[in-house]
Amino acid sequence: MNQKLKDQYDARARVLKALAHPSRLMIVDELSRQERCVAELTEMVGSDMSTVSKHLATLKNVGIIRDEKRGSQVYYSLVVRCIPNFFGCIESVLQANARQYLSLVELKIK
Amino acid sequence: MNQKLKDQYDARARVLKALAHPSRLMIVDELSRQERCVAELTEMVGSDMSTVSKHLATLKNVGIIRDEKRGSQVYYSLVVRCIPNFFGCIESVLQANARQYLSLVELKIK
DNA sequence: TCGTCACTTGGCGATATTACCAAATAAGCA
DNA sequence: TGCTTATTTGGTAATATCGCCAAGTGACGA
Repeated sequence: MNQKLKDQYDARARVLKALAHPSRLMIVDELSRQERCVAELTEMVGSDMSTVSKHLATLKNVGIIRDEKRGSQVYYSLVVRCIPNFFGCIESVLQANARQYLSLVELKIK
Repeated sequence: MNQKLKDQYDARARVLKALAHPSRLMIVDELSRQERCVAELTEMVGSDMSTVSKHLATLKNVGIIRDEKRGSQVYYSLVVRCIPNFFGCIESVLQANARQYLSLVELKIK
């Protein structure tokens, strides 16, 4: 098995893993609209600030977002602008699932 | 916090989580080219067949792939054709990271 | 019907993720 | 310099994921 290819899948998986959490998706979504400091994101997400800070570190580690210190606050912004385009595709997965589920329910009713 | 919105992020995260594993990415990539039975995918991934079977179940559970039994074999195929488009975007993340890393190295050399 | 092949499921140990609290750091102000 | 605010980091318990082996299921040919 080609090691170079394996490394590439590892690298991709690391990026997807960083995205694969509801709070982090919420953060990315918000940052796609405007930059935000940690306090604002914490308020939005509704977890402890330390938890949100760790989510932000996770996203920053894979290069999806970046931070900029201004005074005592740290502002985060989205670097990779194409990420939100994912969601359309994911939505189509979810809708397909919903349709399938509905048709199963229909079958049971009949 | 809007519960409906939270549910939506949960649902999206479930789909991304299903994708976020090197072996599963390899499988999706392969299935984007052609349908494959479990034995073929097992050979390609290089893990135990039971492991691959569980990866396939994970992908099937979120509706990304589907299975079709033919005789004693089970063929899997990609349902959501837009998934491979993700990779272009992810690649851009990785390349941006690589550039950043290189420039850091350059700075250290100087 | 028995055995085999292709696959899935159960179980389990090893490892990773997550969230919280508490403590550390860093900046700005009194 | 000491205090407060904003954020990160360390520690830890609860939970989830992963991969293997062993056992179960289902189709098919002998």
